[in-house]
Formats: sequence, C-alpha cells, structure tokens
Amino acid sequence: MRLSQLFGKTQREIPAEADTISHQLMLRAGMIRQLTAGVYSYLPLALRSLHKIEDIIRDEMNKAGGQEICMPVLQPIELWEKSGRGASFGQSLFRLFDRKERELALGPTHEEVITDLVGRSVQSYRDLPLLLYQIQTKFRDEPRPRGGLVRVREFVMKDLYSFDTDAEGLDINYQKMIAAYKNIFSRCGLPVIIIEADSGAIGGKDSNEFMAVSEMGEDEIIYCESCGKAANAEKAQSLKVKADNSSPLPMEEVATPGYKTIEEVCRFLKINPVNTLKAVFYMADNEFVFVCIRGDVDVNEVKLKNMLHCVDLRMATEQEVAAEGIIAGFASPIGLKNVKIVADESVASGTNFVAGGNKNDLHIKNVNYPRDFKADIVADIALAAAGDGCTECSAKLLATRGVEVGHVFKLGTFLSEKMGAFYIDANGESKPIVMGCYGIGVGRLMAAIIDINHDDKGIIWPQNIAPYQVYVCPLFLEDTRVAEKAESLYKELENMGIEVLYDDRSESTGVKFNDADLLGIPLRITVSPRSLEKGCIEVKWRSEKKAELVPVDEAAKKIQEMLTVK
RNA sequence: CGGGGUGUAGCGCAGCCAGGUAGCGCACCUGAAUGGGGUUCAGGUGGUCGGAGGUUCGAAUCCUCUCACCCCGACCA
Repeated sequence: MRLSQLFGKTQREIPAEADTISHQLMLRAGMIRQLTAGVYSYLPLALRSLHKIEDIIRDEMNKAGGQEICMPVLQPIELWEKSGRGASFGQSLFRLFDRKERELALGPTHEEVITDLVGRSVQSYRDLPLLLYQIQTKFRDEPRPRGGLVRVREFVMKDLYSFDTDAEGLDINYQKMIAAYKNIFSRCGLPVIIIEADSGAIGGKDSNEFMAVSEMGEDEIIYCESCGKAANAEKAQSLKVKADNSSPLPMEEVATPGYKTIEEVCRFLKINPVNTLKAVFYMADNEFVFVCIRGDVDVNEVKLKNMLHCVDLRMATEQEVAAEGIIAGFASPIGLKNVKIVADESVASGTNFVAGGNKNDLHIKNVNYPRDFKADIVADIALAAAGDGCTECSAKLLATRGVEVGHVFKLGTFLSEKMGAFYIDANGESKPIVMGCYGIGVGRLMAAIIDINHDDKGIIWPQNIAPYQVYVCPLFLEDTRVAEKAESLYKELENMGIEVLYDDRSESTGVKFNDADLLGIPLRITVSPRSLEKGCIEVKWRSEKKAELVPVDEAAKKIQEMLTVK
C-alpha cells in the first residue's frame, strides 16, 4: 500500500477529546474517527489490525472445536422478556419499534438468540456438546462511553457459547476456553491476568475475567502477590484488620453534639473507625434497606445487590431515609422496626462498638452483635481494599487497574430453562442444556494492545496484529536511485506476499521517521542515497534503537527471514 | 441522572469580560530553497463562530432556550 493513497492521515496534534494513550494514538495515526459518543468508524489501518485479531480468535476458537455462525442484531423484545434479562440490562438495551409498532432490541449480546436457536435444533444428548461462536457488532447504550475504544456503545465482540449435558462437560469446555484465551492474548502480544469476577447481568456461577493491567482500566483488581489469588474488586474477599475483642460491656449513651461522620465521631471520642459501626441506606427495587457495616469498611454494592437479588440498587435519598424515621448521621440498627437490616460480617468481628443512637447528637457505646440488635441478613458485603489480608494466605493484598478484555461465565441452566432449551438424555428424560459463554471485546482488545505496546513516539505493533509488516521509507525521493530501488523493493516484497506500507510521499526525513514511529509498523526499511552508496539499505525494528545495514541484493530475502524468525 | 468543562477551518487554539468587515499555529494547495528525526521562505484555499429565538443600527461577543461532545460520579458483561 502506498502511504500517499492510504485513507486516513496522521495528525501531529492530539485531539482534545482524547485523554487515554490508546485513544490519542489511534486518532493521531488516523485509525479511527468518532461519529458520535461511543461510536467509531474504523479506517483501513485499524480495520486491518482488527481483522488480524479476529483471525487469531477464529483460529483458536476453531481449534477448540467451535463453529462460527452469524446471528441477528435485530432481536424481538419478547426474547428478552422471556429470559428476564431485559430488566437487568435496563437502560443499556437499545430499543426500537418497527413499522408495525413491534418492539425490537439491538442485540447487546446473543445468549437469548442462541439459546433459542440451539433449543430448537438440539434434541438429543447425541447433539451435545456443542460450541458455537460469532464475531459480531453488539449494541449497548452505555451511560458513559469513555477511553476511545475501551467503552463504546457499538462494538465488535466475539462470543462463544458452550452447550453441554452436564456440569462436568461444562467444566471441560470452560477450561478449554481459558486455555484458548491464553493462546489468543499471547498471540496478540498482550499479557493478561486471570481473575475471579462477578457475573453481573449475564448471571451464572463461576466467572473469570481476563484483564490487561493498565492505568486506563475501568476495573479495580485486588490481588495477592504471595499466593497469586486475584479478583475483581466487585467480587474480592479479604481479611479485615482485627477489631477490639474485650468482653462485652453494657450499652452506654454518649453525647456527640454535631459529630456525624465516622471521622468526626472518632476524633471526638478518641477511638478508631475499626471500633465503630456505620449505617448506609439503599433502595433495592424500591424497598428500603438499612445496611450496617464496620466503620473502617466500605460497602461492596455488587455483593449487596447479588445478595438482595434485586435488579436496581441505589443509595436512598435524604427524604427516603427521613421517611423511615432514621436520623442520618446518628442512625442506629438498635431498636429499628419494620426496616430490612443487612449487616456485613464485620459487625460480628469485634465487641463494644460505637454506633448511632438514633437521636440527634447521640451515639451509643459498647454495642454488641447480636446482643443489641438483629439483622435480617448477615453476609459478606464488604469491599476488599489494598492492605487487607488475603483470604488464602493472609499476605497483604494489593490493588491495580485493568481493562477487561475477556470474560468467561458458567451460565448453568437458568437461561436454557427460561428459554426452553432442553435435550433428551440417554434415559429418555428431558433436561435443560448446561451452558457457558465466553466473550472477547475485539476493539477494546486492540486498544489495550496499543496501551501496552507504545512509547512516546507512537505505537509498537506486535508483529502478529500489525496492519502491515514492513514500512518502506525512502529518503530523498528526488534521487532516482532511491526512487527506483524503493519502488522495486516495495514491489518485490509485495510479490513475496509481505504486507508493505510504502511511504512514497516527498516529505522530509523527520516527518517520515516520525510517522513511521507513530504508525508502529514492526520493520522499517530506509532507502537513502547514503546507504545506497555502500550498496545497502537499512533495516530497523520499531521496537529497537539500532538499524542494520543490509546489502541491496539480499534485502528482500533478509527481510523475509527477519519477519519469519521474529 | 448529579457535578464540572468545552463547542470558532481537518487538528490545536486566540478573539467574548468592554458588540463594529473572523484571526493564529499545524495540516492542505502553488512555487523556491533545503533535507538522515516534525526544515525554511513566499504566495494561496478553506469557517452556517454547535443550533434556535431575542436585544441592538450592528451579535462569535449580551440575554433566553436548546443540542452535542469531554471529564468526575452514579450506572455499566
């Protein structure tokens, strides 16, 4: 490809809208262009890389026994009502009406469609196991798209769905997919860590995420260096510091004039947050919930939501709190009636806590659970934090951020039951198909790859997914020797089946080199009068500083060798 | 949805406070010189000033409404 003909120009200045590296580089390299919030056009360079990523994914999916299919983006809303997940996707589901006023959704994912499809096709255990996948555009009306391709509303995703007769079969396929994913990310030049995850709106039991560790990541990862355990902060468990455990004393009122927050109360009473209980108020599907948790620990809303089995969870407003007769700032679970109380396990982790007095300017000392109040539910709803102890080995946990590039779920049978996907087993009994689903965000993956593989000059493509392998860069094109040699080398390499980007522009040396660095093509070939004098051309890896002189006659062969070996 | 910010040429920005013929840099076009890391000079093309309404002799500028985009939060496979 001649650079002068390539659609998509490089830009020197960073568009103001981009503040993550991958977004900036993709815009500057002329790879993508935003149409509206979270919706992008992919220009040739980006599309070439995307296709390469897709081909790697395809290859690994096929090797694992997957069969590729294509499913509708337009999906009748009834399908979502049937699975019950329309509600959990909520506002994120793009909805539209056809001319007959029938409601449709733009598919945010394809579990419903495929379960319906497979349910109609599969009849016998002999038809299972079955692995089907698709690489397609999906739509989600995200509240806030961000980070360029990291979170968008229209995006290409690979989803594989596994169908088994039983949990053992699912386990096998689950492990098979994890192995395939490791291959995929490694072939893409992206180091990932596998962490435990919450399964969210998708539902299901076991769930793991593949995270690219990166500052631009939206997810917080809590991990243990000593034993290797790692989990999404939404899911992570941890050992909290020990609270006071002296023998329980009688409750005692204490005046705390105007001291409402945990810090204020602690400073005033000269105690530690670990020895306090705090109250947080939520509305769970319009039911008021009083959450009680130790003062030094924060509520993990994902855990809380899962525990309450609710669709919508939000903090209660001041009015809603007041309507329950609760005095914010001095709230107490003691003596509360007709309110659902959820306590974190941490409330039972010590004795003689300071809690609210449910009257203005009053707190109560020596509060003990369950002596002084009862909770409807006691569970782990605590947010794990860096510095907490690992539940496996007690070492101090660390935190980092990551981009979720892949996510695998054991769905089990809840979808197949709802959607009516059953098979007949060897005994002639009808049973629900056991499902798993395995996703990779392709565009986001490309962004993560760029984020990991760049320097201050630009992208450094891993060879496998680079849009082109070789950048032929003639200097001083007016020199006919240069022009002829560059041109012939370009054609020769192309004839050898090598993907070449040929910078045929009459730009200055600096411009060309800087664009070459920005675009990040792995191998740069410089053709110049200086090296031609010596009968050579220069070959340089994007990832390395030094160039190598190669005799002109051997150039093409040598380049081919370099590309093969690397 | 709450908070903050920004909309002026393909990109980055100034002009707005104090109303008076729309500017600068990059990019693009023409020409010349130069040229191994965004070189220089000269000339040139390109703008519904996000949109609508209002005030005014006159609005990028003041007022009202509105839309879009970005950031933080909420939310989110």
